[in-house]
Amino acid sequence: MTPRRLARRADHEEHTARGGVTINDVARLANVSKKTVSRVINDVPYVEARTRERIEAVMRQYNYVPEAQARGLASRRSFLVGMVYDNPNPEYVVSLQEGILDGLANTGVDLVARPVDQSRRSYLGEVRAFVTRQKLMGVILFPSVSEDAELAQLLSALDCTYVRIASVVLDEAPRMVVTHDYVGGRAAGRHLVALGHQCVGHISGPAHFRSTHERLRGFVDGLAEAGVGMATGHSRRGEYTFESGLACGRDLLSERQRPTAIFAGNDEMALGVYRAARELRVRIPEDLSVVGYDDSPAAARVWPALTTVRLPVREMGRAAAQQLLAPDVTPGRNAEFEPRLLVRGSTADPGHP
Amino acid sequence: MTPRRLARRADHEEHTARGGVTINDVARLANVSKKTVSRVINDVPYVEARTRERIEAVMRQYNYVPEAQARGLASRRSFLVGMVYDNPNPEYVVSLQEGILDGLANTGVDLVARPVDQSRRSYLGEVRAFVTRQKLMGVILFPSVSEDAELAQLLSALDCTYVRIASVVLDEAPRMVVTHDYVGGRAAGRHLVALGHQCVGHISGPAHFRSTHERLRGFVDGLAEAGVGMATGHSRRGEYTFESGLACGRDLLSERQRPTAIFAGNDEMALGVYRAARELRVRIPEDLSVVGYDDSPAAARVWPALTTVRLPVREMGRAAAQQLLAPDVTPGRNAEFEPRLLVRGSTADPGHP
DNA sequence: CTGAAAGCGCTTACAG
DNA sequence: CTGAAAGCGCTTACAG
Repeated sequence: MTPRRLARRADHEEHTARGGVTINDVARLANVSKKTVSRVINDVPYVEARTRERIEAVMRQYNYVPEAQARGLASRRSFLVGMVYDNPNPEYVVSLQEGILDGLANTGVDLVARPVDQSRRSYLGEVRAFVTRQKLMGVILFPSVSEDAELAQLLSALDCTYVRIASVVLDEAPRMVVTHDYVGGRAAGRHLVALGHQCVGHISGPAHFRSTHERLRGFVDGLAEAGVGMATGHSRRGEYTFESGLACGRDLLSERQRPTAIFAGNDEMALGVYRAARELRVRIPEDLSVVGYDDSPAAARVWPALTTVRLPVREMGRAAAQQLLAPDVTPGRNAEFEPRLLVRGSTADPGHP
Repeated sequence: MTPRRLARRADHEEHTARGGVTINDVARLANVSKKTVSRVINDVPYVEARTRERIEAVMRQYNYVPEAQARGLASRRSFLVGMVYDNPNPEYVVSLQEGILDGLANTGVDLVARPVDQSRRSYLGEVRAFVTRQKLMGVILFPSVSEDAELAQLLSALDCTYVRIASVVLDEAPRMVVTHDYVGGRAAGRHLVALGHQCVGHISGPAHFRSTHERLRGFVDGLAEAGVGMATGHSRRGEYTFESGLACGRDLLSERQRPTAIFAGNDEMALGVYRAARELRVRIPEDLSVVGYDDSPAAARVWPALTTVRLPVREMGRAAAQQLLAPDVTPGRNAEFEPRLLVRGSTADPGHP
């Protein structure tokens, strides 16, 4: 390292450590008032090009980064967005999180994570404290907290913008990202009847998820279009967990009239059905077709690969973030996402000997 | 709703919306100076019990929550911790995240998520901007960014506390959470030789992960204790992905001297081996034993259930957070975590006919 | 045990 | 196109 580089480095570090460069330093070094520096920070027009360049050069040279806390305090806002979730599916959470961060990229806004437990009665108070404490500029609600009307009301009262990600429209357009699980369920139903299945079963999620009902409703309609109905006793309530899928799968496969196909409300439960089928020596897809929902990584890794319904989760996250930052675009239109059926090896026609 | 309750509600909302109650309001209402309120907020002793109670009552009544931005600006710190990660495993990320939040619970400190891409040359600059902008009180580094010495150096220069989660000791004790992957690898090796395997294969992770080397080193030592060596050509470099596990699995199972057992560097790759075995009509565990690493959810769902090595990931996250908040505990001792071998259905003795 | 003054690093009106 | 003054909601020294 040459002496010059060493000197540079020392100079540089002196300003980065311990508090670092402030707007006052930049103003002094660029020979302007701090108000003008502020204009450059905030991309306000009407700063002479040469002045702007001079200021930007100083900022770059000293690695100046305006402090979010100070900006926020002065302007009565913040540069923080929150994600509030109680979703048990890690892949879903991470994908959504990544999508949100995509949407937040290069905006200087960062993302604060807040898992909650809706069953605790203090949960609304906790969210309130969280939002107030960090003065969040907005919050993105994942299913199923996104479906809580009380929470939405609280956020409105706190004057905190929010976007709800849910399977049905629950709010005004700028506050919604809709996933249309009905469509996904219907696609599953259509697929199975198209293969020729007449005797089908379903394992649903917990009752307090909207997606549970949407997926089932779509599925039933998809079957009905072809004149197929679901026998009473061929519908089971699961919990979106592997274990519940296993238990319900055992149940369904032990019925006197065994279904030739099962649509599980999510992939976790579908894999439970796989296990049940193996126990009972029921072959997939020869004796039983299985359809899941979510396209989790495991869906592609099991054998046979699971036919499932995919949601563009990451894109949904990005849309939610963009809507939060600019809620004023195209009023009246929701950010809508249609799921897509991925046909893989777990479904086949029932005529299979 | 009675008139009185309505009045309460209106009063209450007037103060929560639009900026809400400030320290000045509380001071006025409790008839003290704001400095005294500040003492209560910060749990400073030597406030008369009755004064304290009066202040706390007012705070509760008006839902007062001190603003992190203002506190941070005044005290030159912040109430934000960052997690910087480039780990491709969603379950790992979410579990660690949850653990960190466990450790942060009720401290008034929140967690900001920052995924990065080490391969981008701007990545250090991005982290610098992130840390400076939000004036983070500390940062938790996940593997493999945790292994980047340059990053650690940058954070030191920025005067930003950090904790590195890694499979080997890379830093002073208060800055480390160590997972001892060597021990996990050794357990896998011991298990296989104990079953009687003599001809074993290994699929490693990418070279730039420390865990890759630690797991392999431990595995080789575990075998060596029983006098078993790994044949040249029985070790493959994977990428911690399903596809690489599949490719390497095909390779290994096509060797003239086929291994009777394979230790994959993680579960994803182990599932790739499952697929390869199925293609080649190699039965697990009759013809081939497989051991993974991580205990991902899928490991318990596949058939046969995968023998794997589990790390207490959530506890690790909690430890990291606690160390960040109170680095001054028991100097000289690392937060250390030992992995545990979970024996399931994918391993058996090689004598199986 | 309690308080008055100054200041954290910015932005907001308001001028010019 | 640019700037001087005041203030955001707290805490930090410093007194008493």
